[in-house]
Amino acid sequence: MATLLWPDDKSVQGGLDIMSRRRRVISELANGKNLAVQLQDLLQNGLVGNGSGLAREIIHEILRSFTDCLFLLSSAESGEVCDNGGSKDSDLASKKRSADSDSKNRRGCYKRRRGSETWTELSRTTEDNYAWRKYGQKEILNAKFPRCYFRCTHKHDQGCKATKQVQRAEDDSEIYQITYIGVHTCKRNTRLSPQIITETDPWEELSGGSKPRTNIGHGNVHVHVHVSAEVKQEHLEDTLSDVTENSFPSLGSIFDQQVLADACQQLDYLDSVDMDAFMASCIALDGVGDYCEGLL
DNA sequence: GGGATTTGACCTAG
DNA sequence: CTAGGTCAAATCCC
Repeated sequence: MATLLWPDDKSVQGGLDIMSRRRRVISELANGKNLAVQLQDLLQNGLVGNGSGLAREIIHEILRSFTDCLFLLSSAESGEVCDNGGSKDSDLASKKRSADSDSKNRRGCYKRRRGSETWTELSRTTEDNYAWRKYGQKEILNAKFPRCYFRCTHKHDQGCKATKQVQRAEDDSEIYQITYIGVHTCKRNTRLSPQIITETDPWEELSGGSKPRTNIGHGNVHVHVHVSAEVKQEHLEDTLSDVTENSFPSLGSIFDQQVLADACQQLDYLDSVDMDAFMASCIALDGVGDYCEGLL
C-alpha cells in the first residue's frame, strides 16, 4: 500500500478537488482489498517461515489504507481544509533573518488547530510509525502529568502540519492519551516497517534521557482505532464511539462498532489469534471497503 | 557541527 | 484574565 503517493503540501492544503479525492479513495480501497485477499491466501496456507511477519506488515498496510480513506472522506464531508498555521512563518531561517521587529512581533501568532482533523488514541506506547519532534511541554491545570507537544519532523522540509499531544492518563499512568491534530502530508519514506509494541517506558523517553530523540515508532497501529493489546475493551469502545460519532459523523452508520472492535482486537492479537475469527475479521474489514466503494 | 530537546516567553481563544 | 499552544534561544548529545 505504499503505492499511495501523498501529494505535496500545497495540494493538500489547497484542497483536493472531488474527483481527485474520489480517485484516491477508490485507489486506497482497491489496494486495501487486494491486501486483504493476500492476507487471506497467506493465512489459508499457514504462517510458515516469515509468514507471520509478512502478515503483520499486510495488516498494518490494510489499517493504514482505511485510515487514509477515512481522512479523505471526512475532510471531503466537512469541506474543511486545515490551513491553520498558515499565518505562521514556515521558513525558520527567514524568520531568523528577518529578525527583530517582524519575527518577534509574530511570535506566538497561531490559530488553534483543534478541529475535525483531530482524534485521540489511548495507548501504552507513545510511538507510532512517524518521526516526531518535540517542541514543547506544558503543565496542565489539575493534571498530574505535563502534556508534551510534538510536530512532524518534516514540518519544515515538507511542510507537514501534523502534530500530536501526548499526556499520561490521570488514573492509569500506564496509558497515554495521544491527540493527533492534522494529517501527515509528508511522504511516507519516514515510516518504518511495523514492529512489535515494546514495553519501554515512553514517559522516560518523553522527558529526555539518553534514549534516541527521534520518535520513530514501533507498531502502534496507525489507525484511528488503535488498540494495543493491553488496553481494555471499554477504551476501545469509547474510542470507536468517538471516531464514528464525532470525527466522522456521517460515516458512523457504516461501521458496526462491534465488528470493527473485534477486527481490531484480532489484528492486535495476531500471535495468539484464533484463525477462523481472524479470517472473519479480515472479511469484515474487506466488507467495509466494499461498502465505502459502493458509496462513491 | 548539526539535529533534537528543554524551557521560559509570548500570544490567542475562551 | 488565564489556560493552553507555539516559538525560539539555550543547551544537550551523538
